[in-house]
Amino acid sequence: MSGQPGKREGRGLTDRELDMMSVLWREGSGTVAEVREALGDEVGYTTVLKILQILEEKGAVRHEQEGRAYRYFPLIESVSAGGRALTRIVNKIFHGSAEMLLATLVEDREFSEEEITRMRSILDRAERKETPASGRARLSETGQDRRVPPANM
Amino acid sequence: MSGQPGKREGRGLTDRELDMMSVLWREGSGTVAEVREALGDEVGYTTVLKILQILEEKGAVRHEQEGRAYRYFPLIESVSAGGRALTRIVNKIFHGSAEMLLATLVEDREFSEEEITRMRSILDRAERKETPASGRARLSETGQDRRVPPANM
DNA sequence: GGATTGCTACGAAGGATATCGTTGACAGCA
DNA sequence: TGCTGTCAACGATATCCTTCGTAGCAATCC
Repeated sequence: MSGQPGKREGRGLTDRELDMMSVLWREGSGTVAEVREALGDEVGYTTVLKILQILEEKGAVRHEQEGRAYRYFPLIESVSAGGRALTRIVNKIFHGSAEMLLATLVEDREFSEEEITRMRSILDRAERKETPASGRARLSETGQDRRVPPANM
Repeated sequence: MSGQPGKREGRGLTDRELDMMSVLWREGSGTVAEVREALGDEVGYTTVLKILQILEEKGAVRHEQEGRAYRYFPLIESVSAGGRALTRIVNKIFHGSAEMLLATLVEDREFSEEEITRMRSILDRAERKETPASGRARLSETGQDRRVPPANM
């Protein structure tokens, strides 16, 4: 068994794995040594390699030969991983309220006017995008969607 | 010797632990049986108890005797846990861009006009608040370090 | 009083995560 | 040809998470 998605698939990304993915998303790709350096050389070479191999098992990255080394490429989009993580947080911590999440976000950090302007336009776009208008029941009570589909994170 | 923070402190909340905290945040408090029921009785009684005990070790909850049972209360705020989780996601997945996070959020779900209006007013409030001169603390160095364990995921 | 019931406490099993040490392959070079 | 440095693969280890089984304890019920 080489590239087959093993049992590790569908298990979500752990903390360290996210560190590695973060580098790959930012840089586009990376060899073991490059990823390790991007992390500040704070973890051993073999540790980085191991985790990249696990990520490959999970189907989150793939690799290509490059000279004598492997170059790893992300397979899942950061937005997709982010969406799942956000859904999780909204449901479990903010009781399904995206507003509360936004409030917490702007509470914790300070934004420039430009940033706020851009965020407003994001909301504008969402508004124009055909709101269902009819049913209002949304994620107000989505507090617990326990164990439905795997895709947890 | 009651609230003695053990070695488990400062380790972040795991998936299952968040399930329990979610219930406590929503309901305000809960006994083992109540929490278990809120989770749909899908986990064993002793499992719920064990995790609540771990949460107590981590300083995330406390308990009071109530009749013959313990009633557990959350010690950390959901907003505090959420803020940390959000910071983590913004940094690792969205390259520090809160806008990208917001865009992903509104992409994944659909909002009513009222919700969007309220989210806009959250931005308005943030804009008016403007930082008091001098340096802008970039990330979550908000100084409110009230000995609360991080809630990463 | 003895049995039952509803708790908490203890600890162990099984699996996953995170970190390395070691090994073997291989290319470049003296 | 033999040494050296880089790299992936394999395996070991320590720690954690999650889940229970079982024991002990107090109140309640016949």
